[in-house]
Amino acid sequence: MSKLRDVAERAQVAVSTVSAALNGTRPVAAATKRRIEQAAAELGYRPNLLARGLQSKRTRILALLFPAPRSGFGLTEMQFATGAAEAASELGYHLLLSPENADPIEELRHLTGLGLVDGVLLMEVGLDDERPEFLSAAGVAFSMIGRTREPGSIDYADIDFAATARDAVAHVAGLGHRKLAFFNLSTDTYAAQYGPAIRAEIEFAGAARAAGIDYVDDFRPGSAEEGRQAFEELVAAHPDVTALAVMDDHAAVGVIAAVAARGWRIPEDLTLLLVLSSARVAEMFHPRLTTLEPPSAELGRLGARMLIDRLRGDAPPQQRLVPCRLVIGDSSAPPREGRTV
Amino acid sequence: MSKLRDVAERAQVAVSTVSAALNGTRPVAAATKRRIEQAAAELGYRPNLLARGLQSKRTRILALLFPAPRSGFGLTEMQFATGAAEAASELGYHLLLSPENADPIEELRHLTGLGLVDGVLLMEVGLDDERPEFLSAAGVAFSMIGRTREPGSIDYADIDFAATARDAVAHVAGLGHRKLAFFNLSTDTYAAQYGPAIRAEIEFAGAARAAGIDYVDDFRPGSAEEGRQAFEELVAAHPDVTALAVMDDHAAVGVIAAVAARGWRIPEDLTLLLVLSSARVAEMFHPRLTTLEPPSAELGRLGARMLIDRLRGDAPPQQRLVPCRLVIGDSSAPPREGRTV
DNA sequence: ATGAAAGCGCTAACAC
DNA sequence: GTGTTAGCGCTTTCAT
Repeated sequence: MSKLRDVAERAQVAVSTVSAALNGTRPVAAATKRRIEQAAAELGYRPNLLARGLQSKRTRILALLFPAPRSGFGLTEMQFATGAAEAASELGYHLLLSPENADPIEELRHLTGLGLVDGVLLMEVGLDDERPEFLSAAGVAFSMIGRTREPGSIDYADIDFAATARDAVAHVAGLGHRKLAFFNLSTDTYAAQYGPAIRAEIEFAGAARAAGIDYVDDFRPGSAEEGRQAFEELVAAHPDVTALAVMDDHAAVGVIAAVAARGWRIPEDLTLLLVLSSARVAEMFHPRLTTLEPPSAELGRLGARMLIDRLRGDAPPQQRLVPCRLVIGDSSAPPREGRTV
Repeated sequence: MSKLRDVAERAQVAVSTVSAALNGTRPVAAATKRRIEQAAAELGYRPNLLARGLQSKRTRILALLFPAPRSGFGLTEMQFATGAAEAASELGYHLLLSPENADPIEELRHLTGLGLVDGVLLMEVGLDDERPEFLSAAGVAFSMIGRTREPGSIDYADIDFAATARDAVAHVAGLGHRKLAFFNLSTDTYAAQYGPAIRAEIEFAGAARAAGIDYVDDFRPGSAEEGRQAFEELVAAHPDVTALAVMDDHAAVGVIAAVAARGWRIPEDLTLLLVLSSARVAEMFHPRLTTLEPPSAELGRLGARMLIDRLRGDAPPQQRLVPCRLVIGDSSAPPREGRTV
């Protein structure tokens, strides 16, 4: 690989001039600059990132802290990663995929001590996550996909649950439904204070209230079987429910089976919405489900961009909320009068 | 961050001794070594990877070349990445997620010119992929997940299509089926010479022949609608088919709808297998489909390990084939006598 | 506007 | 077994 000195020799100038010309660090005569650029092109010169980083203390590498795949892990998480990698790449940065082990704080301490990364991108941020605090204290730049309970003035990109719930409720209310039920993520996930589970539950209740339609929640099925069961309980307790929003896609499988088992049909007898699941998953169902698709790639992109802005010292920390996209499928329709339980 | 010199001062030795003690590069007296280790621990010393890499020409960073998400992109690709990242991490390496743009070769030239990575991990390798050749010529270490038509003596980990097909055929033949049909990936994917599409088609035909059961292929539905259609055509032309293996999960959705539309049931009237789709996707179906689940994370792991072995100069290039795992669901059963078309 | 030279933190000869 | 020293390729003063 040719180096700065080779370019300097070929262009008949000093290395520092080449460095300046290529980085725009200081004024260089137009003619000189052209000579240098040509020499660099001819030699196929590529700056050595290690040497540059060693000197400048900036590697232009970002780390994406990747949690150990939990169940229910899927496209969404992957899209965070690819979105972030793309945005980083466009801005001249690289993305390191850093799997998180049992002790995330120790992992962070290790990773940031290496001098390898300029900043850290956190995903799967819990409401009481301790990582942000650690990073702040350590003086490491970071941004989050998701957010803690009280994120304060920190860079983050998260789903706009309020808008998402509003859109979902408006959709079913607009179809004429008067009573909506909500199935959250599994009990375990909810108990673990997983942000989306908590926030979606709050916002759906609020949106239903604001729209003036009846609302039931308190169901947290995490599997097909639990979904089936929850649906039976729901119908028994609230036979007048005509629309249902489900967070967990396995639970949705159970709901659909239960609906079919009682001879009901979707969407005639029940409007079914999948919340926070990708359209690709929704297409696996028959009929194709109406979905509130999370803007995963966009969040990944935003997270990376924010972090890079922070490193460049540009603006103050940003907080960005992006709503899910309502993708209307074949599972929503006006309620049918006189459905028999 | 404390550096080598700080440790040296605190332990009252020369920097080179510290380096040697910490890296085991040359013999160090036990007592000295202990002093050094203690000093390092007290200072929370972390080696600067950039400095080390600049000097040693080895960064212990691997790049995973990540193709632009095509449709049908999902869990599998993500598991390559996480598997590779985990394996790398366990062996003291880091994994850079490098999104590929329109010109993969140029991308590679750029990436490898930076001096940032020791080697490259290729995924989504096409039968006529030009990247391996480029990397070989450039003298860059690499390994592949998947393989070209004639990979030769190159490190790769791929699905064992022969074993997978054999297992699938054995499963349906064992249930008593006498005629199996095969739906490949979409026509486009097949035309693009996507390895799995080509190899699976060949091996299923071969396995059926070897097992002595009748076999039909030549269907390549890439969507639910195409799946429905293909199934209708299949039944019209081959009413005696009782088992079907499908590669594309959207096509499977169409097949299931078509089966239901004619009043048939799975598995009573048709045994349905999903090939190369994750068990998580198979669970989205009702009934839960029998699946041949690709060993994605394992392939990612193997790919990373092979590459690291290569970098360490240990063994000769390895070729590893891993069969899919047969996960038996509720969609396979013995054929029913006297099914009416 | 350009050049010379001093490191960034580490490894690896080479001496002793 | 341990110390001294010369770089790795780059950025960045400081001269000129």
